[in-house]
Amino acid sequence: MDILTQEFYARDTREVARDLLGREIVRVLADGTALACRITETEAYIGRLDKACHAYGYRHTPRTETLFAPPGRTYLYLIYGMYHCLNFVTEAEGEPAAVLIRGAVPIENGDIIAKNRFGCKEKDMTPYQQKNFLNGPGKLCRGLALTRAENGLDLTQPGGELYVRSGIPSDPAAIHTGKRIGIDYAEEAADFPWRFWT
DNA sequence: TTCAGGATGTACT
DNA sequence: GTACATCCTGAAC
Repeated sequence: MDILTQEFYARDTREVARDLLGREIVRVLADGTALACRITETEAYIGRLDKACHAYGYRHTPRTETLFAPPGRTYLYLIYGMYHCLNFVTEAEGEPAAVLIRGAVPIENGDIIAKNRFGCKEKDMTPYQQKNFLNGPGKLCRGLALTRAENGLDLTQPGGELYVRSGIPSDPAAIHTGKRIGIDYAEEAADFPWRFWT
């Protein structure tokens, strides 16, 4: 299965966000075990013009440095003191932009993902847990064991600890579009229809 | 089924 | 000191 290349990420962030739906995140643990899930929900953040982006107006801070990195890197940060958010850096190096991965469904080693999330096997999850498995950025990172330690990783490196397979891109006709979540403070940017899901 | 509130720590003002 | 690209719990309905 092909790994998405740097060219895939080096496009308009909204285009990348749409194109990531249906693709497969592969998380390789230290012991070699590969966890995998299919992307179902994304959001675009573009520092050039987006008040909701941490690097709005090309603002450099220690946290946002990786947003300026070459496309195809991870941007992982801690939010609300206890959760992490996984993003993929997009556009040209020096353009701070990224796609937030908001949701996914497990496709490989679901038992280990379930253990990370709930401390049980996938088949022992309650219906409520099944419905709330990886349907949020913090939940996804918990399930895939991703933290700030994985910030700045190169996603295009074969044999790396994190990469994205081509998978089966979602049918454009099946993609929903809407406002992004949790950015009410961002004034006009709060209404940008930059959230995509299937 | 929905909703309010709290957890928790880092970045930035 | 304040805000934050969130999630879980428990209570009310």
